[in-house]
Amino acid sequence: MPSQAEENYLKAIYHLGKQGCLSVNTNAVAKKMNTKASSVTDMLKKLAEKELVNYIKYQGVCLTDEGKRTASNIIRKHRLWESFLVEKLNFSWNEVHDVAEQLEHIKSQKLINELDVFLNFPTHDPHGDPIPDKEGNVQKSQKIFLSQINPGVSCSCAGVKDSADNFLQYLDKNNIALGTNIQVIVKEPFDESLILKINHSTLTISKEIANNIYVKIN
Amino acid sequence: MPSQAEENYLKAIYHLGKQGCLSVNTNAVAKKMNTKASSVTDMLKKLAEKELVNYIKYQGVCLTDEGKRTASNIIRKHRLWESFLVEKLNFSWNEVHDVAEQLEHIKSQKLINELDVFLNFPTHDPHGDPIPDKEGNVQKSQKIFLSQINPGVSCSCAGVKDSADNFLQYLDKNNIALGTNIQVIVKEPFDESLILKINHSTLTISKEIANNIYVKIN
DNA sequence: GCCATTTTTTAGACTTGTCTAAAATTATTT
DNA sequence: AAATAATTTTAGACAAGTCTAAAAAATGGC
Repeated sequence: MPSQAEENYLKAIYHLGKQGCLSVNTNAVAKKMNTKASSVTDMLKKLAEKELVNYIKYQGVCLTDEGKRTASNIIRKHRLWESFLVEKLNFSWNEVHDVAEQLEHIKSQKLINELDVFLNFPTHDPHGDPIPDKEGNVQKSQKIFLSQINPGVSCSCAGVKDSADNFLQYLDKNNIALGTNIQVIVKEPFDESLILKINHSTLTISKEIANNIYVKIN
Repeated sequence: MPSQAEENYLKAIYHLGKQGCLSVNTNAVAKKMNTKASSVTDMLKKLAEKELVNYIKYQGVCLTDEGKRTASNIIRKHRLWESFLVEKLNFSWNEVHDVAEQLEHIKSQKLINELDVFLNFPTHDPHGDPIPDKEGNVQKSQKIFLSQINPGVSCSCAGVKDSADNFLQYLDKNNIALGTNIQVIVKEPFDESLILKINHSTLTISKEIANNIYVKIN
């Protein structure tokens, strides 16, 4: 059973290693973990010993299947706890991270299974990130309304509900097209209007507009 | 901020140190913590350094006020988490201990406050042990019906509801008097009858009887 | 293809919490 | 009150995880 430190390294490598094997380098891990490169090297040796990563000196590192399973399980726990904190304990989405960092290391299969049941099998955490299932599979993100996206979450335009002419013209005027990257900066509690960042410029839209745009979470 | 190991030692000393100062000895702590006496000595020195315990070589140890506050806060967290696991996540009362041992070390004041709210300010955990409040005060246990006691919990007879003659005779015959120590061994799910242990002998009583006896949790 | 720079690894040290074995202290027995 | 037993402490060692400083390897410029 991996230690807390080992789990954190696996998680960091998981998040960094989107493309191909050995693609993650020591310095990147050190930066993400707020440690020194020498500490990372030590840990990579240990993780390689345990066959949780493939590691070649000076070349790079990536997760093995076993390492991937372990990492996605930690991320699953992290995101389920975040959901719990927001939905049941009145945390706001920006308060949950530090606590979830601690809770994700609690060891109990039953605990996490029951939490999943209790929350009614959520698919995304409060930041909009997908929650891996028990087997470590991350659900392909599906279309939801832009109005449902929380601040801080980045997504891309996937369609519209009502394709009235003047609405499409509005989108065009504001440089929103299929696939356009949209980041929600602020959600105004009063009227649920959104401040968006689109290609480095800012745009404010009403709830009505947001309710007409489908997006996929990145 | 005390480490996890330090917290566990404080908790052990708290549980052992019911009577007077310096009353707890090294071996007792070692036994409770499943460590060696030498490890305990090392830790006591460190805790004394931090003014969490009063410790005199070869004499014994006890908690300072600060140590007491810290310990009861950990116990508060432990028991709130146990309540959560049983009430919300379908754990049974004998499955919760190991998980709560982990959860009690999570550091977040908001978390534990909100958990308290979410559980509607419980006063006792699923084992019947009292939950200390934020200031570390343990509520004097009050009279409840024997029928409300969970298996594993030990209590003492505090009175009866209906003091009909034949009921009091029944109690007398079965050696139950005011102050008699009663431990609930089994609660039969079917009819809620109880198997009790009273002075080393066993007694089975019906739900009706249990509903007529007031007890205080020890 | 060589030199300078950056990245990565090694070597040695430190901290926390644990252990074993031996020494010191306290308690018990006769 | 001395001897034996039990408890407690000290001394030294070890594992995990981190660090600094120096060495080794890779990268990039020209």
